Amino acid sequence: MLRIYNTLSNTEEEFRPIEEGVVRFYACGPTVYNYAHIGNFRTFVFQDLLRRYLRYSGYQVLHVMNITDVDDKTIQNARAQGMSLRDYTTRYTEAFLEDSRTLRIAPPDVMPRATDHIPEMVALILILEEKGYTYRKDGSVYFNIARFDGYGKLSKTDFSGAQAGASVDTDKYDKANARDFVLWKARKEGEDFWETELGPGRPGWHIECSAMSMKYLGETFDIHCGGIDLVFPHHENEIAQSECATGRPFARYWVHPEFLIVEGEKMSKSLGNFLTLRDLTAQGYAPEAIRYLLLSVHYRKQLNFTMDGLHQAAAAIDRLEDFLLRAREKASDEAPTPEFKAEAAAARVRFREAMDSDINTSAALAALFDFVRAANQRDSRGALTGGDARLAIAFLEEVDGVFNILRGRPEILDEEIARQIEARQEARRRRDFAEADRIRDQLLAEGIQLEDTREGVRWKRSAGAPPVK
RNA sequence: GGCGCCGUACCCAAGUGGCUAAGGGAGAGGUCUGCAAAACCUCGAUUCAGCGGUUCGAGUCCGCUCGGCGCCUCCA
Repeated sequence: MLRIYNTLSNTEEEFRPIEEGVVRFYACGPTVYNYAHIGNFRTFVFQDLLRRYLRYSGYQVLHVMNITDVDDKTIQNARAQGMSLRDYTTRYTEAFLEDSRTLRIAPPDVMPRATDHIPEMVALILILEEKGYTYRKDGSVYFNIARFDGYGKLSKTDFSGAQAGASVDTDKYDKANARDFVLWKARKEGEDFWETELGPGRPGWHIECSAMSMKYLGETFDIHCGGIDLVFPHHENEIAQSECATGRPFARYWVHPEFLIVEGEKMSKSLGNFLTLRDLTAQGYAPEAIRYLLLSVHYRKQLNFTMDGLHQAAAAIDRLEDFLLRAREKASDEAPTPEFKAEAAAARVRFREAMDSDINTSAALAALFDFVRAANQRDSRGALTGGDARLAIAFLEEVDGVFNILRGRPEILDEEIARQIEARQEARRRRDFAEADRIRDQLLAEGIQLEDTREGVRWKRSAGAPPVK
């Protein structure tokens, strides 16, 4: 059974969904004001992994991820580009989906946009208003945190004392208490707005997630996942709004992946280490390697993203790919040997135990690599049968259903390349090694790597990492 | 200033009280090869930033010190 760390309790808990066999999963998605960066994708790749592992574990998963398409940045950027908010955010939503595909992230089952749910948000605010949790000021509606006893339970912050009058934002909207947050922002000149029962304006940031998660998943659902930075204030505020509106618990398990830093430093535009996925793929880094690197470190640990790490990740994937390549040549329909079957079963147990302990990906991958080594050892002493090879492939593919880092079925060899390989073989038979080596080098330059084995020549695409500079 | 995380071999990284401290990368040696590359195998920390403490027993718990990072601003 899966045990997962719950920010609400600050402990690892056994995961038991509300409805047996079904997981209702809400993931905080991107604000579509620009291309998502590699740090954003750490979180999204983790969400994808979690969802895949839940499915692997036999759950039916209903995965909802919001698109935040209205906030200060989207409005500002759209205006700067002379575009409508809708057109602007659509462009970056599509870019986000394209990047997600590149990283082999499965699309969520439902992907609601905030601006398509204005009525739901207004309705929620009206309920809060009716129940006395809000106040109005200059056309805006605020949530009064003093009315909610549970405020601070997620971030473990005590707000009951004197209201820290000193610090805190001015936020352009006046609030009674500095920590009170806006549910509905009054219309401002030149900004997008909606004409609603609350008056003209636009939603505050937090209300969308409450409205949309509850619409698609119910008042109480199983998992709410988002970056660690969202714990406060975003998720704290979501809890306040939702629980005050419904009188019921909101999400049951709060899962927060840690931040990513780049080359040892916080990623920021001013440091010049701000990386988008597109920057990396443009430099020739393989998406699989990026995904592997993002997943290979435990999600609650800060991940230092480096170019060296990317090369190491590519090499690790190659180790698995190369094994698969050989196994596929060998695989047959015969039954696997009992010993090897036991080996695979043990590896599967290790893999599941690792993933069950708070998604320990490092340990899970170790189980996989140990299995590959065991298979290789067998092979090197001539004891890996065709059936064993087939079993090994099946196990790797099973695990890859969760990690999704392998390239899949081998490609068909280009006819021209096949002709050159044959020409090289002919040269080797003539013992014209100069010519053979010339062809081999030429193919390598084209990204085709040849290996001479006892059984003949084998080819593969050379490693996904870019050539060493 | 307040709060929190981290410091395990050359690099990345599991392990959170008890068999010989996972795994990957790099490196070295070997096998194979016409050769080189590739591939495969083997090797690799008497030791877990430092010091002190608790314990029969600590990388794992507690305290202090040093070092790195993050949050406290509508940042994943």
